[in-house]
Amino acid sequence: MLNSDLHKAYHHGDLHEKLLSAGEAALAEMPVEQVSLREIARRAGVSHAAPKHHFPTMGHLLGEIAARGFTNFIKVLAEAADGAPTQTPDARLMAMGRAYFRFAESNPAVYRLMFGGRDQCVMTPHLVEASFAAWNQLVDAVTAVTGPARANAAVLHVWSSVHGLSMLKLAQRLPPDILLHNVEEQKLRMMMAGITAE
Amino acid sequence: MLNSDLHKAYHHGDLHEKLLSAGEAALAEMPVEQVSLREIARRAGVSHAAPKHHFPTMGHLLGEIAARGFTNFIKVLAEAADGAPTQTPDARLMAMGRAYFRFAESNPAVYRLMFGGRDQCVMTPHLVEASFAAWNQLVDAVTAVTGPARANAAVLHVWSSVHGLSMLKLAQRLPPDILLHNVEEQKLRMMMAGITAE
DNA sequence: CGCATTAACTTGTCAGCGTCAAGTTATATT
DNA sequence: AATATAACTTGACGCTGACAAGTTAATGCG
Repeated sequence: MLNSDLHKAYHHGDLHEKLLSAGEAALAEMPVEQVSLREIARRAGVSHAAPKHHFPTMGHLLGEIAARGFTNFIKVLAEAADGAPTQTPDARLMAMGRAYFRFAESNPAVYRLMFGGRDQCVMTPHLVEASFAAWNQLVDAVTAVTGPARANAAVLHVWSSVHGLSMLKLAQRLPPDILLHNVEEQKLRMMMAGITAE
Repeated sequence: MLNSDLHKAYHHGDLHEKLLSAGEAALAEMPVEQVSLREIARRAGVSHAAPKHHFPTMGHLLGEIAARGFTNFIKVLAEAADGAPTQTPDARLMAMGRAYFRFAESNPAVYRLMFGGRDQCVMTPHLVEASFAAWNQLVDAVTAVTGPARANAAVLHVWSSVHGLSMLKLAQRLPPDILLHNVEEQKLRMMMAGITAE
């Protein structure tokens, strides 16, 4: 077997990578229903069937983009925690929450892909691994606040809380007048009350 | 102008209605990526272009199915509240929460449609109206618990909490071992702590 | 150094999709 | 009974994801 990194450079620089970034660009720039495998190939400057040699189906390509989304997501949240004004467990968790909202709002298409379930993505091992890594990151941050005994339930509460609000905002299911207030801060406060109560 | 109910019965019984129910059946029975306009027409026993006369695009048909989903959703939650063992505001809200989880789990495709945003559905006035009616129903139930002053923030907390957990479960983003516990009850307890604290 | 191997990519094709346009059928009005 | 019109069908267009077969070019071996 040869070095696979070199293999991918036979003709293009690295089409595998280029397809992923072209897909991310497409998702960021156009409505998701217009993002097709052929459109991504077009953006990468290759023929419509070229992706086949790097991803067996479009679902695999999207799954890989979602996995990269989780990896990036983990990095952003870690940086946010480290950048919290005071390095208490509560402040770090709040900072991660704010970063979470920001991530969802500025990467809506990838975010939906990450949490869209099996509909569009194929659940490759890489994707499963990346999504569980994100979960574990949150487990650590929450455990620091609640202690290990209540951690599991608290993580569930924290993640579903921030995820739920992010999705409702993306789906535009919140009455406009509600959005005039700082819904994210309200939500984070009530979330913290839920995990620290008694 | 003629009676529009009679109009719809010219050839079929009522194709408008039949398309909606055929679409609901398709969403319940097959993976969502296989549910096409032509598949729905097939199930309704008409040609592939017949739906055009009742819904300008597939997005409008799906939007109408989502709107019916909200109407049904409202009914289910109201019945759950009225069927709560004790008729206190807290017990009614908890019963609605449990019914919410049950609805999402037993109607996953329609539920995703309802909260999927503009991607698939066209936001017809009917859909907007139905989704805000669901919001208002929740406002009433939550106001009974918190009083009017904290109601807005509490509704946001409640809806995003139950919605977030429902979506995470549907998307299978929760580690399997977490699901061994009764996550819904845990979540509802912490949610209530969040809105009643202080 | 040169040839065979093989991976990377292209071209062509297929069925299926949503939508539009034109033609057909059957109801309802006059 | 004749006509207008809404409901539905048929056929077409460009697009999609996927597959098969052919072409190109870099690698490894002698």
